[in-house]
Amino acid sequence: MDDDRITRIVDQWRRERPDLDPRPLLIIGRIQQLAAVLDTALRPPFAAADLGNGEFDVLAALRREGEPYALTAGQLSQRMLVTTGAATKRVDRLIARGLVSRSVVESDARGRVVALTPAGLALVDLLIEEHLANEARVLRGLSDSDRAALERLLATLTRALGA
Amino acid sequence: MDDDRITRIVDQWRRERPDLDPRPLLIIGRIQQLAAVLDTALRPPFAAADLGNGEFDVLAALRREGEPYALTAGQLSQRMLVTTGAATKRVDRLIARGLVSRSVVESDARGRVVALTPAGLALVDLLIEEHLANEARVLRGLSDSDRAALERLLATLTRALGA
DNA sequence: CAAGTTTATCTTCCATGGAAGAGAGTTTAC
DNA sequence: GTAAACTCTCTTCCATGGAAGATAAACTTG
Repeated sequence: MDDDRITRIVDQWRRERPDLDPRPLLIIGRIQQLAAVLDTALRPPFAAADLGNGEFDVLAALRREGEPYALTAGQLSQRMLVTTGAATKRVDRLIARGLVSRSVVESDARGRVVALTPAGLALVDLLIEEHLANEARVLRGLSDSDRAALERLLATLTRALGA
Repeated sequence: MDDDRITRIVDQWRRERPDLDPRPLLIIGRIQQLAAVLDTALRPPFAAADLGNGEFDVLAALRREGEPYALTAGQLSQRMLVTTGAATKRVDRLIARGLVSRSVVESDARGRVVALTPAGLALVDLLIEEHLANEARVLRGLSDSDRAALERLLATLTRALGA
């Protein structure tokens, strides 16, 4: 039961480099592994809609912003933690699908504002529901108090990283 | 203090879709964000050695395996949670740097065994030390009991995901 | 022991994202 | 008012990884 991947890695390092303390891997290695596994586990609804995770990110960022469901490329890149170049490309793909539109900003001709189309709004409203249900299902394995404790600790770690 | 990125996202969803429960994001969103931030925060030592994170993964997997520091491409791909194609390409890059070697397996001519060269061994022994020190530094913001609690909760979640 | 199946690796093609710079527009300093 | 600096977005090039097939070698089965 304790021979999962990370535990094994820690044991190996203990044997090979007894001068080092590999315990940080029990937290950091697991966070990295969980992120990878969660990405895969939560992808199906997006894939079914022929969307990549990144494209859904755009739709969700616009949707939760509220009416008129519009953000600039720069704002999107901040919200999604990617470069503006990556944001532009995600938007390009969504435009090709008719899920968002791009138009010039009146006040500043450098700016382009990206907004959900009706089709994009309908799709994201559907997907977010399924997505949150899937996330909830993934967390079923934790008790309420475990969930609360984990929320707190992850928030603490986030703060400690200045993220 | 509670207006970090994830908290903001949760608040936005609560306003826009009060029919949904966005709390799973407080765990899952944070894990994903932490993984991204940690990747960046821990990269410098590898970048300084002109290695990508993936290439270090190969070196570390070989090193912690113990003598003779050798694994096949398939074994590497399992340990690194990537496809065998990705493993092959990582190995190709490391061979070009002279950090690993590849040779046919005696018992099975289909197999190629990848092994650390002396230069690779020296480099990984240096890097792992710095890497673990960096990971420990990142976790400084947590008390000992928080660390223990977080280890346990992440292990529980990992198990719940069958990962 | 030959034909088909399985295994292990590598190769090719494609998708995605970062880095850096180009292009267009706006602001600032004098 | 204009030239320089800055800002915002998009473009180009490159790096990386997945998916699926090609290749080669080993098994299995009759």
